[in-house]
Amino acid sequence: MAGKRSRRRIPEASVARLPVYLRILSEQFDEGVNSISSEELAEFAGLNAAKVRKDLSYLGSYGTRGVGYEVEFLIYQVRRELGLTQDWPVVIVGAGNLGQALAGYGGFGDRGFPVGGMIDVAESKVGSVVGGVRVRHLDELAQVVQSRNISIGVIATPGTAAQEAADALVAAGVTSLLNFAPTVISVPHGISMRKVDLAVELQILSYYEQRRASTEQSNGLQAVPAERRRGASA
Amino acid sequence: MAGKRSRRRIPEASVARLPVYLRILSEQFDEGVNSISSEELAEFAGLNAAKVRKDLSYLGSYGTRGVGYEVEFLIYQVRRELGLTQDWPVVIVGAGNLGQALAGYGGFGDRGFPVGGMIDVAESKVGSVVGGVRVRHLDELAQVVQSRNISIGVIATPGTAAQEAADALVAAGVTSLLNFAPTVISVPHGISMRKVDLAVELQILSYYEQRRASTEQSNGLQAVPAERRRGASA
DNA sequence: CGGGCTTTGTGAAAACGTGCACGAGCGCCG
DNA sequence: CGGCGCTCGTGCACGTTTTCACAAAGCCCG
Repeated sequence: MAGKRSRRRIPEASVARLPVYLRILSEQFDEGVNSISSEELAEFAGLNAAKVRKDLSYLGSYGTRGVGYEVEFLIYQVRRELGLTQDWPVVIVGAGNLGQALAGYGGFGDRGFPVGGMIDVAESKVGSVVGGVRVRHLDELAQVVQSRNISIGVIATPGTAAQEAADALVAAGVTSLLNFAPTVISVPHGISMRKVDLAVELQILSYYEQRRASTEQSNGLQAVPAERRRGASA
Repeated sequence: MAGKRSRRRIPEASVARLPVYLRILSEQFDEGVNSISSEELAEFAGLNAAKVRKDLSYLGSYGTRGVGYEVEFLIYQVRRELGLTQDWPVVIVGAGNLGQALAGYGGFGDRGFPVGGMIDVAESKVGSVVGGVRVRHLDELAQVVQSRNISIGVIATPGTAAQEAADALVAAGVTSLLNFAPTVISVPHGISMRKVDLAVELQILSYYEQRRASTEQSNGLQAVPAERRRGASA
C-alpha cells in the first residue's frame, strides 16, 4: 500500500479551500444529508461549482457522475488529505492577552489541535495555569516540544519578541508556525509559516472603504467589485 | 484638486501588502531612517524588490532613481491610499470570549480603529462594560452605527449566529465586515468582507505537515517549497 | 435494455500575479 | 559639466489560478 500515498501536489489555493469544504460537509452530514453536488457545495462555500470540482479532483475521483459526492466518504477523504486523521498538538509562545484567549478558546482542541504547551518568559506568568495548561519558561520549550512531539508552534508574543520566538521554536524542532504577531518573521527554508494579522485585515477594509467614499461622489455608484476572497454574494 | 483622486484600481494582492510596508516604514522612521530602497524594504518584508517597486508604483512615482524612497513621504502616501488619514470606528458584534479579547486588545484603537460599540443578544452581557465600552443589545445596533458613523463591523459571534449578525450589520448601514466566525457568510454585492479563521489556518499547516511526514520516507527530503504567503526565508 | 437527464472530471483558454531584465533618470564626483 | 554608479519604473515572459465548456459516465424510467 505504499503506492498511492503522495499524489500530485495540491495547489496552495486549493488547499486553503479544503478546510471550508470540510466544515460544510460536516455540517451537512450532521443534518443527515448523504449526498451533495458540486453545485450545492459551491453555493454553501460562496464559490463556483467548477472550482469546487477541480479542488476535489485533486483528492481523486470520488464523485459519482449524475449524482454528486457521498458526504461521509468525502469527509473522510478531505480529512485524510489534510492530515486530520491524527491530532496535532500545538505549543503557544506568549501567555499574554492573546495567548490566553487562544488557549481558552475551545476551538483548538475540538478540531484536533490540542494545546500541548504554553510558554512565556515573564516569571510572573510561568507556573500559572491557562486553559488547563501550565505555563512554562522559554528555556523549557525544547523539552516540551520533544516530549509531546509537537510540530506546530503558535506565536502570540508582542511583535518585538516574535522573531526570537520563531527562532526558538524552529530550534526546538517545530516545523510549522502560525504567527499572530504584527511582524514579518523569517524562517529557514522548509518551515511552513502562516500569518494572521488583525491590523492588516482592518487596513485592507479601510482601503476599500476609502475608495468607496471617493468614487461615490465622482462616479455614480461604482461600488467596489466586492473583493473576492472567500466572499459570497446574495 | 479634484483631479488625481482615484487612480487606477490597485490589485488586491498589492493592497494586502501595503499595510506591511506601512508598518516597516513606520518602524524605520522611528529609528531615524530617512531614506529606504526597494531592496531594503523587500528584505524587511520578506519579498523581492521588484514586487515592492511594482506595489509602490501603484501609488504614483514617489521614488527617486539612484536613491530610493523618502520614508516620511512614503508613509504619508501609503496611509493616504489606505484611507488611514481618518479613524474608522468599528462595532463588534458578539461579546463572548473572542469579542472581549478583541475589545481588550489595544491594537485596535491604536491603529485608527477605535471600538465604537459592542453588541450582544444575551441579557447577561448587555449593560456590562468591556474594554471601556458598554455592551448594547442587538436591537440598538442601527442606532449605534448611525450615531457614530461606523462603517466597519466585526463579527465575533458563534458560527451559528454569524449570518444573522452580518445581515443586521448590513441592514444597519455597515459596508465592511471582518468575520471571525468559522462560517461562510454571504453579503450583498458591494459590501467588503474579510475572514479570519484559526481552524482553517491550522488545517492548512496540518496539510503541509502531513505531506512532509509522508514524503520524508519515500523521497530523501523533498521539503515543501515553504509555501509562499508573506513568508520570508533566512 | 436504450434514451434522456444529470453531474462529474478535465482539457484548454483567460485572467491574474510574480519575477526578470533593462532603459530611464538622478545624484555625485572629478 | 560630463561620466559613472545606483535605483526606480515597467514591459514582457512565466507560472499559477480561475473559468469555461464539453465528453464521459452513472442513474432512472419507460
